[in-house]
This record gives sequence, structure tokens and C-alpha cells, in this order.
Amino acid sequence: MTISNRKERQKEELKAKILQTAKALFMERGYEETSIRNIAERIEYSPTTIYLYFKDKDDIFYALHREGFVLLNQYFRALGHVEDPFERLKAIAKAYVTFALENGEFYDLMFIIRSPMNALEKEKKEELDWEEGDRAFGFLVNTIEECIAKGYFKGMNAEVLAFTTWSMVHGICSLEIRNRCSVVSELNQPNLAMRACEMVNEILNRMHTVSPS
Amino acid sequence: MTISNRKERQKEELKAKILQTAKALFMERGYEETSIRNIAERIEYSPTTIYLYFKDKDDIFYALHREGFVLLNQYFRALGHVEDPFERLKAIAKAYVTFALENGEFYDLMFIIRSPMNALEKEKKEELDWEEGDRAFGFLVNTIEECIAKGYFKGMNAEVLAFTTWSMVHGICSLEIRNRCSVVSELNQPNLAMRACEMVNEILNRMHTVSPS
DNA sequence: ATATTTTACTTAACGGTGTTAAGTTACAGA
DNA sequence: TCTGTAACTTAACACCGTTAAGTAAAATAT
Repeated sequence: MTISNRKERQKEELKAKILQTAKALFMERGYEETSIRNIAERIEYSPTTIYLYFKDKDDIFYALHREGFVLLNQYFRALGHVEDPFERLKAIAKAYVTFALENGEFYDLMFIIRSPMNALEKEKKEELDWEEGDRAFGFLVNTIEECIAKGYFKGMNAEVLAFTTWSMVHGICSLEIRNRCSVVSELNQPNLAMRACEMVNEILNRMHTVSPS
Repeated sequence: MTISNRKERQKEELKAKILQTAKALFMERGYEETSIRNIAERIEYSPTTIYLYFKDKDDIFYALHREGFVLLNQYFRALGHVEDPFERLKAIAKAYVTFALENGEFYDLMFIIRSPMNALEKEKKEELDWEEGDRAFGFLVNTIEECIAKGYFKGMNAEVLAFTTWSMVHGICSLEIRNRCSVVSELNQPNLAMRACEMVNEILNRMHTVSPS
């Protein structure tokens, strides 16, 4: 009993260590520069050992991708206590951009890099542990539904508006992270993203009072 | 004279052939699956020959990236004759999303993939042939400036609003292209992007009449 | 206590990648 | 005819993800 328990615990510890090392390397150097061989070297195991704990590279980065959503939800959780849904919505937009700018590599993995989506497609059958991602998007949808219930965004579909709002902030963050801002403006760079983020607020402010065209 | 002319012409022809082959492979299989060796094999030269015509892989994809902007500007040129700047702005948003959905790989290269930006950074000195990219963004900025001159978007900065508008449509397109839509909604997929695009129109419609908060 | 199976891991290899140094061949100009 | 240069190739370096086969130790069964 206790001895096979220990073995199992040790297996889980090594799996966690692989993940933790992958995370460290990934945050230092990004996805492309984090190889199975690098991870292996740092934990002092052979590269093939990693395949005893993860199906492939996508599987590792899918696990990290999930960690990213846990972190994002931490940013969001603080906003649960904003009473007014419209104020909460604007706070979500700001928190999202802040999360992206403070955790660039994670953001890249969660919303831009293809790898974790490949892993998700390979599983496909159950995929029920997308939980943390659903929680994040669900928070946005619920907030918008509350807004609509209060008379904001009259005549709009909540899910589509949630997606469109997400698109706005994702657009800002991904252009910043993939270096498309510097090319387009002289404003020094975190500034353009932050000013766009403020403008999203302004857009939301202007939107809600007018009836559909 | 005429003989060295021919040589020079042949060099340019081979350079063009490399580019054209890279483009074909890239559109068939995407960036990751297009290798120098693949290109070389298809044109029946050795891989190293390619380095006589392009500095590195980034350099090749920077050239293709430029072609992408020429294509995007073709989509835009048709809208030059829309008189009303506000209608033109909405048409630009729609044309942009259409371009992205019809030319997914190109869009990826132009606005998501890191490679061409690496090439741009390496040059750095002159970089004056960014022309086509400037033309595209300039078209958007000018249109918004015209809108502001006509009384739309009162109190807003044209450049920041242009960037924010770009962010909205880029968000939609990049979430679609990098497969983040299916995960979030049951709506079948080109639909979510198109409905979000319509909602951008709706947002613009609702924005312009109200004064800043 | 010995034999067998299972676990945990490694070595070696396959087939790919971008890139560079060194070598070859053919042709233009002296 | 000799020489230098232009155009191209061969071979190699240092990586990559991944898999098949092998090893050594520990657990289990006899």
C-alpha cells in the first residue's frame, strides 16, 4: 500500500516537475525556443522520459495553456464584486488587457499559438476539462446578459456581443504581442495598447444608449 | 551588354521563381510546413542556392508578406469610390474580414506570424518599402479623419480610433484563423466571424451620435 | 529463495529543420 | 590561353520531435 502510494506520488511529482520546468523555459524564451530536449536537460532526464508522462509536445503546452486560464480567472475573480454589470464589463476589458501585457508568453499560448488547440482536437472525445476556459468566457457572457437585462445593448445577442467584445481586446493584445504596433504608429508602445483599451471603454460608453439603426 | 543583361534578367527570374514557389507551398500547407528544402526540391535546385537570392527564411516570408499587403490593398481600392466616409469605414471593416477569410494563410503571415517582423527588424535602417502596409493603414486613418471632419466620433483621436477599429476586426479574424472560435460557441464557424463583423457595423452605427461621457 | 514479470528509464536512431563553409564547374574578360 | 568570378552543389553543423529497442532494478509469483 504505502509503497505503491509513494511510487504513484513520485510519478506525479516528476510529471509536475516536467510541467514546471516547461513553464519556466517557456516564460524565459517562449514557445519556439522551448524544446523537449531542453526540458529534459534541465531536469536531468533523457528526452524520451518525457514521453512517458506526456503524449507529445502539444500535450505539454495544452497543460500550460490550462494554467494560463487559471491565472486569467484570478484576474477576473477580483471583479466579481463589481455590482453594476456595465461597470464590471468595462473592468473585464481592462483586466484582460492588463493580463495580456503582464503575461505575454502565456497570452500567446492561450490565444495565438496553435499547439494547445492541436492537443484539444486530438482528445476530442471528452474534452470536459476545458472548464477554466469556459469559466472565463462565461463570466463575460453573463455580465453582458446582465447588462442587457438592465436595458443596455438593446436588441443585441449576448453571445455574439461577448465574442465581439472579446475580439476587440484580443485584437489589441495580439497586435501588441506579435509586434504589429510599432510598425503603424510613433506612439511608444505599451501606450498604444493602453490608449486603445481606454477607447474600448469609450466605445462601450457610447454604445448602450442609442437604439439599433 | 546584352549578354550581361540576360544574366541579370535570369537572376531576377530565378528569384521570382523561388518566391512564386514559396508562395504556392505556403498557400497549400502554411508557414510551418514550408521549408527551404521543400522549395528547393520543387524548383530543382539545391537548398543552398536559395541563400544566394534571399538572406534567410524570414527574408522570403517578408517578401510574401509584402505581396499580401498588395492583395489587401486591392480589396480596399474598390472602396475608394464610396463617397460617404462613414459608409466607407464600415465597408473597410467588412472588406478586411472578407480578405482574411478568403486568404487565411496570407492573413496569418501578415498579422500573426512573427517571421516577417524579424526580417523587418534586421533591415531596420531603410525600411522605406513598407509602403503597401502604410497605404492600407493610411486608408483607414484618412477615412476616420474624414468622418471626424464630418462630425462623427467627436472628441476622439483619429489614429487611436483607427488602431482600435483595426483591433476589432483583427480580433475577429485572428481568433477565427487560430481556431479559438469553435471552442467558445456552438454557432457554426464562419458564421460567428460574420456575425461579429455585422456587430462591428452596429457598434460603429451606435457610436457616432453620442457625445463623450 | 529463485524465477518471472513489470516499471522506469536510457541509448540509438529516423527523418526532418535552418544555415554555413568549402568545393566545383563553366563562362566572361584580359 | 589564362585567370578570376559568378552560379551552383556537396557536405556538414547543430538543432528539432518522436519512436523502437534495450537495460537494470524492483515487485510479484512460484
